[in-house]
Amino acid sequence: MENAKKHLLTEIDIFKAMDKESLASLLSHTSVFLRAKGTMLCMAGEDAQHIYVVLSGWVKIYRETSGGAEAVLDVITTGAYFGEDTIFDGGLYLSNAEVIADAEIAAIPSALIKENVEKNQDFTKALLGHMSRKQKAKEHDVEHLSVQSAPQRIGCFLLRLAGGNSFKNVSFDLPYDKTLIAARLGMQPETFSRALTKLRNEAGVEITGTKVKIDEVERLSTYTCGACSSEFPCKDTKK
Amino acid sequence: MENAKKHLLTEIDIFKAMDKESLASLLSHTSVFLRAKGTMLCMAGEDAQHIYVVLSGWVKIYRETSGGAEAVLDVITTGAYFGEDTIFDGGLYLSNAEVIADAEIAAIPSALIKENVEKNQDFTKALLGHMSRKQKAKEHDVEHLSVQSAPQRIGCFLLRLAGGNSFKNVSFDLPYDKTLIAARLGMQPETFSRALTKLRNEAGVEITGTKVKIDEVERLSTYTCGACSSEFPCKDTKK
DNA sequence: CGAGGTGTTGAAAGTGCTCAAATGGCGTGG
DNA sequence: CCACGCCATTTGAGCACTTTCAACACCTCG
Repeated sequence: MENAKKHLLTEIDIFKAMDKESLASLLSHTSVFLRAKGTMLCMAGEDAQHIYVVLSGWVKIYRETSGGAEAVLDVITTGAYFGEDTIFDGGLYLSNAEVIADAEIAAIPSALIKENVEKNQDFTKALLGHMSRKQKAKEHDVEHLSVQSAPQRIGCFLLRLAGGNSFKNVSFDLPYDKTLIAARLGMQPETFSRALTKLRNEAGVEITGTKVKIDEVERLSTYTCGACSSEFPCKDTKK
Repeated sequence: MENAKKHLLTEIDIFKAMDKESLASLLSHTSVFLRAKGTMLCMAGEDAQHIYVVLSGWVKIYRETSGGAEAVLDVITTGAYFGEDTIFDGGLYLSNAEVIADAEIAAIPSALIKENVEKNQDFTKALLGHMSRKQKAKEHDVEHLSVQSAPQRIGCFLLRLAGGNSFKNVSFDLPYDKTLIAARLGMQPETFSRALTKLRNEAGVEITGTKVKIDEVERLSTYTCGACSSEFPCKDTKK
């Protein structure tokens, strides 16, 4: 089982760029474990010994202010990872990571990543590419928070879930709690709920429970993407 | 003159990590030029041939939505650079860069950066460190936009300008236009102006024209940092 | 069935935005 | 040197969007 799951790692951007032997060695030092919903993977301020890769389930990356407010920076699932920004700067996690849907997690020792950067060109470039993408995703978030309204942010979120391929009657499920989506998009649950109503009325989106149906992708993107710099379908990383 | 300015490059984080010969070669392929306020250095969507380093002056990094709104992602000065996130991902600038105070700019061919990554360990690690810091700065922005009020965002901005060393009667000048600071912090000029009034009344900050005086740093940080996850003085990169 | 968590709705308050107008500084052309 | 015009900043008034607080409906799980 462990090995089966580890195999998932070989499909991840940066590890695909690694030669077989190095990867095998890396995997042999990587532990895979199951964590139940509610578990903390790490806390801000802790010494960062590992990069954590999500193999299944969902993990919330967030920070807490001393005033008790919570800022959700990301919510990640299969194939995504975090902690890589600690390896070459600071060595501390700056965010909390909490499992919000039972998850399988791979913990890769940071030291090994560092070693591989030293000896493997392609891996390093892949890592640099990855960090560039991640930074762009953050810029995307900043832009959205500063220029989009709540319904527009949700619309953009839905369009990214839709994948941007089909154009009529796209259907799918929301990946996690509405409350958490709201937090991820920087708004209150109530605001989220009301914004959905607005999207229903003004952008042809049907939402019942976790089921989402977008009548016309184009209509929604007109509503949403006029307030975003990236053209539709949203080019920025999905993350 | 050019050479004098180029010397500034040797003091920049990632170039400090480069060996003398490589750096000399890099510099010989680097052009330095003056650009007047109002000049565009690059536009989103353009092919990214260079990394631009600001040697003096100020440059605004921003995006425009099709609706005409503007999101200012950063405003940088001496020692800062941009475009490094295009080298290993995408190869296109995703933001506009406009000179907002006469600036000396060094243009370093992206291809050379790539070459140096291939042959220089220390440089690569420094670059990875730099990208990590930049990402953290963006996370900082995201957090602020989602949990801080306008006056608090300004307060945090001022505290970072103050440098966090002195504790009473810190004085300094605002680095650029209030209008631009407002945009950088994701608010309207009017909101910025009114928020300053609030800071004057509630946090002991005196602001007259571009002059800023903080009576008690601690008082301001109490007002501001309760809504931020990083303890005072703000640990995130100053950028 | 009851408890707790999730989501929705209403009402009221707050925050920030828009539009408009006044102020003041500063550089240009006369 | 002055008048003019432009731009940055401030202020006022009204409005729109979000938040907050409260209440309630649902659903799931023991």
